Amino acid sequence: MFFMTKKDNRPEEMKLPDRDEHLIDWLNKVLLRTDILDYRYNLKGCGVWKGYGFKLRRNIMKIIRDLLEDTEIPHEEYLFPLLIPEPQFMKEAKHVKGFEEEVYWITHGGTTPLDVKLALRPTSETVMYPMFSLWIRSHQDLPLKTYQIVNCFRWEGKNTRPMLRVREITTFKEAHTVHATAEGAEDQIIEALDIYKRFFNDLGLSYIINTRPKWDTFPGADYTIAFDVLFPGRNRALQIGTVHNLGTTFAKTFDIKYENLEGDMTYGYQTCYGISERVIASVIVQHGDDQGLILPPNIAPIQVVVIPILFKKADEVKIIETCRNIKGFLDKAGIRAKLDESQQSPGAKFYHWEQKGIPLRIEVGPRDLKKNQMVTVRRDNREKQFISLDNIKETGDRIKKILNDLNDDLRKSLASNTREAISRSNDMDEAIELVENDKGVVEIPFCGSEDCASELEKRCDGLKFLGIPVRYMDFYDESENEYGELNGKSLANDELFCIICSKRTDKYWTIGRSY
RNA sequence: GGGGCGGUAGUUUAGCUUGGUAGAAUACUGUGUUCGGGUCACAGUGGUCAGGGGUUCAAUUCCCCUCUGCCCCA
Repeated sequence: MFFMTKKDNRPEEMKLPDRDEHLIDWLNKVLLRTDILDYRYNLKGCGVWKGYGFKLRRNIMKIIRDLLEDTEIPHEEYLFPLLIPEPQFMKEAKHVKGFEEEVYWITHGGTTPLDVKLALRPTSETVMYPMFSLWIRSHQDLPLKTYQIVNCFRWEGKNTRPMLRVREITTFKEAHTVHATAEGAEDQIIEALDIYKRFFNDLGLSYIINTRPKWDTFPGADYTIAFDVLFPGRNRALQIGTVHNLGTTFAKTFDIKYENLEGDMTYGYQTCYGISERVIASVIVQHGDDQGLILPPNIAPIQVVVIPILFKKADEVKIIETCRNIKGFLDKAGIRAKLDESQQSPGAKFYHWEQKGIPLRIEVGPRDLKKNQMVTVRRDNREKQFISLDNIKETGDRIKKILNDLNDDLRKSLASNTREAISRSNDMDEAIELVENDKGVVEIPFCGSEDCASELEKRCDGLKFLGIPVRYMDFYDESENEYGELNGKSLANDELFCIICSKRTDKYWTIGRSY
């Protein structure tokens, strides 16, 4: 082959750090170099979405918008204020307690101190629910299903990370619903989980789902179910989505009542669920490699880049013309394509567009011109195909097929990576060793008490209880169970004893380190 | 929250110990030459040395504070 991979002799400073070894460093450099996010703004925990990144963000948000609005009873997009008057924010005690240390306060208007301090929303329960109270009068107003995509602010401690732990969350999708009954809210939880599963599946992400321990539940919620991805290398968990059943706690605080069929005034049952730009970071980190980004075609701002290989002046015009034709029919076929006519050498262009994660590259050179063909090269595995240009319709279909295959392959490889990072252990020392050696998350028999949990957390730095795997939920469909047997230890084992206090239990819990 | 290390051109960095008008590579611009994996040559643009204060005749260099980034520990 005349262009197999050569030895990588690029200058050191052009290379990226090893993704798995230096994850944060890798992420920082990739974000900056590929024009996704510039984190050099002179304020801790804040960054700038650039054009390319914003397109990626928009493509990803399109998926979640469509999912939310395609449900049987659609979610409607709303837009609520950013500011919360202090008394309104302070109303729900549990909620306040969970957030009071990370709220930004506005204390002045110009030079005048404000009579009523204003909070910048850390999340919007206390913004939305007083309004819900006005809107909900009767059972006919229910269910109310809303969402908004906004920024929100949390005064994080000193360990901020671009896109992973920020002070301005720029992309906070929060859905809030109200239902007539507890069952209605339960059903909504199931729908929310389903929406998020589809969403993360569409992004090719591989994740685990756990009901968070009581002590790690969203402030004010009855329970919280969380999605985590496992990052490569050190196999740490990152929470990328949460679903909360709020019961009637907030309804009581904010007086969200409706008149039911019997004519009684009754509190509404509420749920809320959210995701943030951590999802985008996860896509970048989980799919990327040491060359840079690998973007799944369904969300890539540019799906195909066309690169002319120019040799002799004589062919130059024809080659460019052919490339423009290709770009033209890709446009017509609905494929997001880019033709790179810049003066750089082809090799330089290859590296540039690979780093930006373009899923597929098309090359046309003098040799291809003679055969009326083009060369395609996949970003993820560099697989090449020679595709005839004789039948444009057919060519477009083949490109679409390659892009679809690429999407599927990305998902499969990730799923198997995640599966390898989950193990099951009935022995405390073994479980700790697995976590300490960054082998991933471990499922252990556990009684559920907070005392036992802190006992174990003390014995292993950074160890966290991620919660009870979703398969223990009532609605869980056994056919979805990919993790039936791990390390030869099956779920069917009903003789389980908490590995800390030896009390009898019937559940495995997930433990691991997290970001 | 505690500790450690850093911030010099868009980027990666040399210089700082021992104070004396800032140097490179890369990127960018131009010309020519190349072009199937970061071509090569020459020329050019680009720096309030993170910000503020102190010591000094003189501070990128020494001291203090702030901002900001990374790592380790809670």
